[in-house]
Amino acid sequence: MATDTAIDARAQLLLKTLVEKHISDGQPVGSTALVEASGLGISPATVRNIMAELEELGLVMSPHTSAGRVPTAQGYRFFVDTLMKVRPLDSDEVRELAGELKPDPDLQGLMRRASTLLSSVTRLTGMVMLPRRRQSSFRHIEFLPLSEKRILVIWVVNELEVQNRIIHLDHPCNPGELQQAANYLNERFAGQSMQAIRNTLLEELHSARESVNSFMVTAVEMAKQAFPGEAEQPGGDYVLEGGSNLMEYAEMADMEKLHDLFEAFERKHKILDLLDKAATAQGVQIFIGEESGYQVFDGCSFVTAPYSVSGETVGVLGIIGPTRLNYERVIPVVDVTAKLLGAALNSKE
Amino acid sequence: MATDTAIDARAQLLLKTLVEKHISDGQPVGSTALVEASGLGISPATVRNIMAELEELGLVMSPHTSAGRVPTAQGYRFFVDTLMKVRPLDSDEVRELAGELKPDPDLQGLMRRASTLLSSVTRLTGMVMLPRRRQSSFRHIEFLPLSEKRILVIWVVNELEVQNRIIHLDHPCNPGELQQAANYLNERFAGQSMQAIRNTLLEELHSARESVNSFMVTAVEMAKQAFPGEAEQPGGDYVLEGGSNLMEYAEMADMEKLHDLFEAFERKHKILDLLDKAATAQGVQIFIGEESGYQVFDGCSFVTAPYSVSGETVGVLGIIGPTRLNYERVIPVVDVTAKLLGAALNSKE
DNA sequence: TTTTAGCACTCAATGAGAAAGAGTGCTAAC
DNA sequence: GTTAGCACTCTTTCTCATTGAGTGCTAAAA
Repeated sequence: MATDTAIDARAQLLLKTLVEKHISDGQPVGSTALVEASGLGISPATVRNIMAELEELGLVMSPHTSAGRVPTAQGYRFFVDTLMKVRPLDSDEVRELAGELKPDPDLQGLMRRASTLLSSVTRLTGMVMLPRRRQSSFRHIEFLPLSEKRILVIWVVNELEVQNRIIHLDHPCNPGELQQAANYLNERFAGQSMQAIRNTLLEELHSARESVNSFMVTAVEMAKQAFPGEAEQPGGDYVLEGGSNLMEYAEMADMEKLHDLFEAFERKHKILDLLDKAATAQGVQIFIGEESGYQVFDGCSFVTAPYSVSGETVGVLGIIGPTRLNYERVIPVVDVTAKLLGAALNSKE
Repeated sequence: MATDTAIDARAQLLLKTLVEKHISDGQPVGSTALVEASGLGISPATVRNIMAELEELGLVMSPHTSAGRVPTAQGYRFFVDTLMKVRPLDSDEVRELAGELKPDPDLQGLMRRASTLLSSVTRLTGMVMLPRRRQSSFRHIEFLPLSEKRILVIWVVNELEVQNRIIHLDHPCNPGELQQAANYLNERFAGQSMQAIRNTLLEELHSARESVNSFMVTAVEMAKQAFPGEAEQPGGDYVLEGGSNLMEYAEMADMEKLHDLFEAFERKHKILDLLDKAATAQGVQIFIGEESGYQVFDGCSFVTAPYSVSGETVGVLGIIGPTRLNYERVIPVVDVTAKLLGAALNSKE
């Protein structure tokens, strides 16, 4: 764009200080205040001229004629992309965060701690999508009879994640058979991916129904029921902590908007949709105001980062706050937390 | 109290209609409106006299001189205790609720569904304390080695509740030993209470350290680590759904109060404390406004009911809403939900 | 050509009155 | 004991003027 050339160094500095000032106090910034804060030896009138240009470009706007200027979503975008400098966290802080995120078989609990951590460190709302792996590596399975036809299946994937569900059989099954079935599956499939196992089982079920003895058929049938297929996989879920922090910001005072926002938190799908989008990115991803694509999130920004286990992205975490959040501080926090969570999940040590 | 005699039948009817009207529209009720609503062929002036008496007794109050009357917490208490008539839910409704609460090994999920159910049926905020049993009946245990000294322990209590944690051993342990240990525990302790098992194990560990072979010592040590003792038992937790519903009530418009309320939801201990109190009650328990004992909950009421498995109370659920909530409707809903949740947990069928 | 001083103008925020409306408390009559 | 009548209180709502912040424009200065 040719118009980009309009933003010379001085205009950039002014925009930068404007955004920073607005982030820190939430008020529209006037020309005189900007002169002082920027340190440029310039008159307010000149600043006003520049502001008019920035407004033309859609980077700032004024709420009304006699107010100062406020950054637009585009303004924030420009700030985030080219004006701002993120410093990595000091190692002290990193160590503090790491202390909270140790490996833990209680996935839900771990995610919750990560979310609380994000929220308390940033004083915003933290959210962590529960990990969903394309391929989980099978470790162990166990069948426990509840009644003749109802069986509690417990299995372990990815070293230490324990999952379980109840399955229903067509015909009664005795404990011995169950034990055999479990042994069979454990010996044969340990270390393989769940998807692969499922496929193999389905194949065998079709091709070899009568060539194998009955307990194997049972084993296969049970495992087929027990291991959720791609399609059945639970729709995704996330935990959110520190929602009340948002109420400390004056711009959230509109009760109707706040209600809708919290409802979105509860209904989940909009947040999940956004987190899903962020999963494709490589590192920290930022959605500013309207960029989220949802009305409810107008006036809010997201800072997210995918977390991954052995190179594969398995989930996303981040924060949600008012658009005027402290990006310089929040971005590295989210970044590091994602890495630490990945590490905690990757508990090979 | 002699003053109690002051509340004659007519005054009671007036109080009743006043409360009902205030519940339905949230506004102070004036004498003329009360005459109409009550159906008594009485003049407003008379009603005013009666209102003065009720105010004397602390059952109603007026926000200011020229407003109508509003029930006080005491007024609501009287209404709830003696004026109101709760009708049991029709069987259709019960069936509908029951459909949502099937037995499920995913405890957390079940609790969440119960909470969501409460919230959506009442349009208030639902909460369910996670079950905590004095005695869990041991069903099965399994040790999976993660590394030489780190072991993933999975055990099942109460038929279908799967729990797990990681334990650390002093000395390396091979898979065969682990298997033997698990077999030993499974055979010897199936069906016993966790508390009893723990005690037995501790005893044996002291008395018979050298008389048994090494794997048994290991088994005992592991189990001791794995089964949390009374004191270590997790401090209690609860799930809450439908918080945003509260924002639909005008009396919650004060942002500061709302913030504190949601913060209390997140910090949990106040709610847990309240739920704990309610656990001692036999059936539905109601806390109105100030009765909760916490400032934050002023203006809110709780309707709770303990739920139990085979006679023993294991948790509490309920709703929180503004004091002017529809008790007649909410009470049976909470009551039934508690019973249904107990039934779902008591999955013997 | 850019910067700046000067000034008129716009608009939100604040506060003071006035008017309306709701509902009470009191008194005196029924 | 009940009620009509009435003065009184207090909130709510509206209008109107005032203040103050900050702009946009114009014309002069650099």
